[in-house]
Amino acid sequence: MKTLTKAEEEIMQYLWKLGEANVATLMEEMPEPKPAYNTVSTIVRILQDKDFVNYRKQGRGHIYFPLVSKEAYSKFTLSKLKDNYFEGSLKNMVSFFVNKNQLSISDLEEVLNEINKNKKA
Amino acid sequence: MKTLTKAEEEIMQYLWKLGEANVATLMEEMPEPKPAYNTVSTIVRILQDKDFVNYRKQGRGHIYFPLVSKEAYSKFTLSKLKDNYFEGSLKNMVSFFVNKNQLSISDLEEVLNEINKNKKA
DNA sequence: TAGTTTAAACGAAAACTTTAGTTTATGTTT
DNA sequence: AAACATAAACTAAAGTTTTCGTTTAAACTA
Repeated sequence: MKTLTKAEEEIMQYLWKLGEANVATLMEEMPEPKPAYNTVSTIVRILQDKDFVNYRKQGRGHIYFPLVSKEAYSKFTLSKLKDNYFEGSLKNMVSFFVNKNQLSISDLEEVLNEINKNKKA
Repeated sequence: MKTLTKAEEEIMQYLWKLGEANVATLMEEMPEPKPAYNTVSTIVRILQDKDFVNYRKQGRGHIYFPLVSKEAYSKFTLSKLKDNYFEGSLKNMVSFFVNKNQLSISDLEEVLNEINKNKKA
């Protein structure tokens, strides 16, 4: 999977949020100062080249939608982070959170409980 | 904290690994095809500007060392990932790992055990 | 201390990313 | 069907990052 540049990733975030959108809709979502229509249009086309989006035709325009899910891309990104910063061990990564007190033990227990709950159901 | 570009981050990885190094040592570590000496030298200087490294003089050269720890930078990077992909919730992030079966429940329990062990000690 | 060597600093070319104007194609309206 | 409107495609300029040749400075050597 190719990595996304900053501008590309920003557009993907809107597409993931919206599910699908044409360029005008994407622009509506974006905060001021909005980029030019052509700017967004170009980035979407680059995302097409990178196989991150595809489109269906509607009227005279295109409606774009993600080919790569947010999940898949976050998994990919986390995986790189894991390899580069935690010797490839996810366990190390989770331990890191807890040790940094960004994640409490009760949070962790809660995650476990939810999983066990789902198992029973 | 500034974000690092690809080339910058790669050099930081070597500095974190080595603790400290001059440009020649960094180059030794790098795989073929090695970049030009000047390339590495320039990147290190950019890292200086960004306050990621400092140096001490030795002989006629500089020995560079990290000012920002690998931990601090991974925390920073993970934090952005968390905000952009998990609605700012680390718990969501950990749940994601487990659901993707990248992290087993026994791993998670192991993390908990280790923490509890450390508490007692 | 003058000459030599080595490494950092500088500067600029090459590659890549971002932005947006112009052109082209295709629906839409009259 | 011709004129019009709209949006994608193309192109290129501007901005950033990466790469490395040249210059400058500093330490070592004779």
